[in-house]
Amino acid sequence: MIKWRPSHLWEEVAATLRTRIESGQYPPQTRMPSIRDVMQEFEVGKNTALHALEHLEEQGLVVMVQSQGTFVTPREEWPQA
Amino acid sequence: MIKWRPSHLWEEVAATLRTRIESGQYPPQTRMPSIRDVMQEFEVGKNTALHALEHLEEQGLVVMVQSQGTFVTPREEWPQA
DNA sequence: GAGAATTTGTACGTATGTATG
DNA sequence: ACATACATACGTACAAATTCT
Repeated sequence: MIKWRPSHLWEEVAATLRTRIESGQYPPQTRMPSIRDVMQEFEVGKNTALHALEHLEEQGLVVMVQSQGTFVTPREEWPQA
Repeated sequence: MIKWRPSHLWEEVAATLRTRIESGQYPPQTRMPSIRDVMQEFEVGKNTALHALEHLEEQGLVVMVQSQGTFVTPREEWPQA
């Protein structure tokens, strides 16, 4: 059903979110858009939204807490940044 | 559809596979059971089988190679073991 | 405090892409 | 040409804890 894709959806989503974090649009300690929010804004499935957020978590930019949300990590803990 | 589960399926699957690796049942350099194999043996879905293998990869016990399979890491590279 | 909604996590199913054998 | 195998991507459902009304 999907024609042709130069890159990966979850990477694009993660890259966009990362830019917003680093630009201060999502300040540290605050809550990121939820999985559902990401699904709606980027029009992707849950797996893709989740994968993108998990990728940011692996990079240490955010922390996902069950039942609470995804929170931006304090700048001090960011990698190189 | 699922009643109640004390722990997590993917953890049980990963634990079982890990035991087999450490016991030498799956020797280093050789190919592990594929995702499909894991699905059939443990009677789990693809996501669960994949998640279990990815967990082993994060632990450094195996390496997943696209189109080839999942291979056991040499003992020297195992964590603590 | 009660109930509804939200949110992450787990789990299942399916289809397609890409590379290998 | 075909089967295999991992990777990506879609959808759905339920659980558990938290948050909001």
